[in-house]
Amino acid sequence: MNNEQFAQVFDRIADLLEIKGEVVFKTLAYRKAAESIRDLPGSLKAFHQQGKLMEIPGIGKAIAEKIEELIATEKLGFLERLEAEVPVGLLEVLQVPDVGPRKAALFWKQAGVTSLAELEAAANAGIIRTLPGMGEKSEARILAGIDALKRRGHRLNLDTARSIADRWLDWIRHQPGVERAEAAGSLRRWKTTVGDIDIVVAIKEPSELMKALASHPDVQRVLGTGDNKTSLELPGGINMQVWTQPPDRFGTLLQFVSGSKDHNVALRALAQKQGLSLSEQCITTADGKEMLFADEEGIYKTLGLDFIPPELREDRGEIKAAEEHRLPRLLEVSQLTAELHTHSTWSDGINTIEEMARGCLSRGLKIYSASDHSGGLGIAGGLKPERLRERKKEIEQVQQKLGNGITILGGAEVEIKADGTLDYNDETLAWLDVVVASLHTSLRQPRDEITARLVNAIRHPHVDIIGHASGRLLPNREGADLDWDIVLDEAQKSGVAFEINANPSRLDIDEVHVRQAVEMGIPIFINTDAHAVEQLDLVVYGVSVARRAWLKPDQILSTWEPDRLLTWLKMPKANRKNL
DNA sequence: GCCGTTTTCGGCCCGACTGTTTTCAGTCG
Repeated sequence: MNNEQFAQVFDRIADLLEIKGEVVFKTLAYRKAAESIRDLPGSLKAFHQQGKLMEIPGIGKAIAEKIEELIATEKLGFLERLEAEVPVGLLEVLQVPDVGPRKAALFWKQAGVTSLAELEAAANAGIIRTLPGMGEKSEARILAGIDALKRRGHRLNLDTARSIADRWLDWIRHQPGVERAEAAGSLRRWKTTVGDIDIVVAIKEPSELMKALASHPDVQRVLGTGDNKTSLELPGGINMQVWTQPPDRFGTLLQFVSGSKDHNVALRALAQKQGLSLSEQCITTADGKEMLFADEEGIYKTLGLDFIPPELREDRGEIKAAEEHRLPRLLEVSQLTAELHTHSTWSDGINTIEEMARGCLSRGLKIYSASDHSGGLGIAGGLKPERLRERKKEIEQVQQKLGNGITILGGAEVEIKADGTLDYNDETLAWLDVVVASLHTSLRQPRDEITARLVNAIRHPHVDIIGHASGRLLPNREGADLDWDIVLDEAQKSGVAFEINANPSRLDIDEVHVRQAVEMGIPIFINTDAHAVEQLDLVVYGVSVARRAWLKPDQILSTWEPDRLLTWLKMPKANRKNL
């Protein structure tokens, strides 16, 4: 079992306990444990081996014992008993909007509903409306909810969510009375994928705006609307919430809707300790006075905290760090100096080396590597070794033309073949300035096999960087089933670097593994994998991964001064560990 | 079930919105 699978077990327990009617704080404890496991820097099994389970936040004696049982037997008696007690089909019933554990239990106990299909049948038969607390509207809402569930697409990639949000922000900002409008929620925290789109608006009188939103041609249906919040369904089953407060309360609203939920809970608990109450409207003092905030900064200051950037608001220790003035100064795009993984017209890119180099130069970069595909990847127009030599001549010409402002390197993205060998021979690999080794095919190999395959590349003396290591494609295709304990251990020994692939459909390696790698002293680059000049701007998404992983600029080699980085690239891999 | 410079027992965020109610429960973020 990997961390995600452990986490799913505890989320499942929480869901079942909720339906069963267990006290909410117990279910919260299981959810908190699941979240902690997902964020863990290292495998849960490794923590167990080191006897450190109870050091993980949210894991105490009871949950630690359950983890031990799972590791020993791959089973959990507690969960099995729970599944015998509560129909597991009710878990999908919980997915219906506006159906939570209490209603699910009601449908089960009073109408015999044990699955989504049975709920739909019961609603269609008019049975649901007869239950206590239910009525015709509730029944219709449930049918609409089941319908929405079927329509509902997957989560959105960050760039998709951003472009949708930007279009709406542009429209909202032009509506009468709107003073400010911003995207909030997981989009503002730069979470890897986004579920719903959240927009916050500063406006004194919101009713006209709410009406205008409801009648906007791109709104498929209105899911709910009030004075301060409206919930809309957009084409493709995407949900959008628009929240409003008067301008002098915009700060608390933006803070609240930005989340995360866990961050807000922790922040409000901190406020409580200080005799204050924090809400989306204001901070209320013990004697009932309201403190208003037009901006977020004052909220954190009032609570005795340094300002916490949205990317860090996940309740992973950021509040304590802000209290103690030891939040990291996070990486900015402007601090990057190098781009080592791009493609040109020599393989499947659409811009020439000169165009790409000029694109890098105009973005303030000092080192650019054309890292075209190796020969084996036929679909991407990979280069045979002799073509690499021809490309080198062009690189030299462009270098001469552009002068000293930028150093152009001749690299390659080399395929790690299904048997673990590389696509170029050692002589060619040694000759290249930068070697990025990547998996593209046979990603569904069993864990042992694909791990060994990647380890081969990691150990290879001429491989500088492992490209998009997991091979995941967001939002749907999972990455390879790698054994990360082995992968990172081998990387640490070999001196190889990992990239954060900045393409929003990759963001690979992810923030959890980035943090773990950096703690182990493994070098990290941010690369765009750009196949066109404008894709160089995707780097902002890679930067967001580094920011969410709490990295400081110097921990990313892509920020290094050119001389230092070129020295690093030229020295034998085994020696780099000492730099 | 977890946790502790207000607690080893008694807490565990706060408000909007909806639908069903005659004042509130459930859900959501």
